[in-house]
Amino acid sequence: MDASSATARTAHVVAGVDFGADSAAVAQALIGVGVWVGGVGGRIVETEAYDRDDPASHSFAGPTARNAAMFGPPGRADVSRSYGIHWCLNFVCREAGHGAGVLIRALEPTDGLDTMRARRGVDDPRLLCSGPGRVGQALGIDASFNGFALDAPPFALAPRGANAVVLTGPRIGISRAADVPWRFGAAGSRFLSRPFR
DNA sequence: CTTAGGATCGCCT
DNA sequence: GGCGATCCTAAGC
Repeated sequence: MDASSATARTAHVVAGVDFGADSAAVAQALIGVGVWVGGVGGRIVETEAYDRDDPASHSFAGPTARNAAMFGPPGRADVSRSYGIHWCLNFVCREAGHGAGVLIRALEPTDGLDTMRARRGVDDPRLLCSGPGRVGQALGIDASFNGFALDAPPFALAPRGANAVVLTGPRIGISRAADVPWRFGAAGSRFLSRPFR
């Protein structure tokens, strides 16, 4: 690293994850990492990577008011609407202005289960955070969380413990670039939105 | 267990 | 005017 160079980037390391890296590497590194919002959360078991030159990404068409956080500095939150109804939580990657991120698709809930149940209206732990829309609802995410740093309240991240066994597969629910294997998941987890094969 | 349809909003062509 | 990084419910086999 060359700190005197104009192109040198800050490490942006949170919970052992270098958010300055490319989105696929970050998505893989996030499996097993703990995430909490206001004390409610758990262990990340499923992610998907998105990048600027990626027809499936919300950042593909360039910066807009809506995806501004995605083009901000890495290590922050980006919140987007899905199908006009759900809030999806992304973690920004690369460097400011690039427009890359990782979609948090599923958690294994460990803390604040009762809060999640109240927000989600279901009891089964497997249905609390198993899908991007469910994660957003269970954690109480909305557009006001755009641009929040991941290493400051209400957010908190914790490094993963033992090295997780990470599975890879095609991303879900998209029509463009559907063959790119940028979906990652914790092997054997019962909290995936859908199984890997 | 699989399939189908509706809800609902911002940005695109 | 159409579509999407989804979820839920209901109905059919």
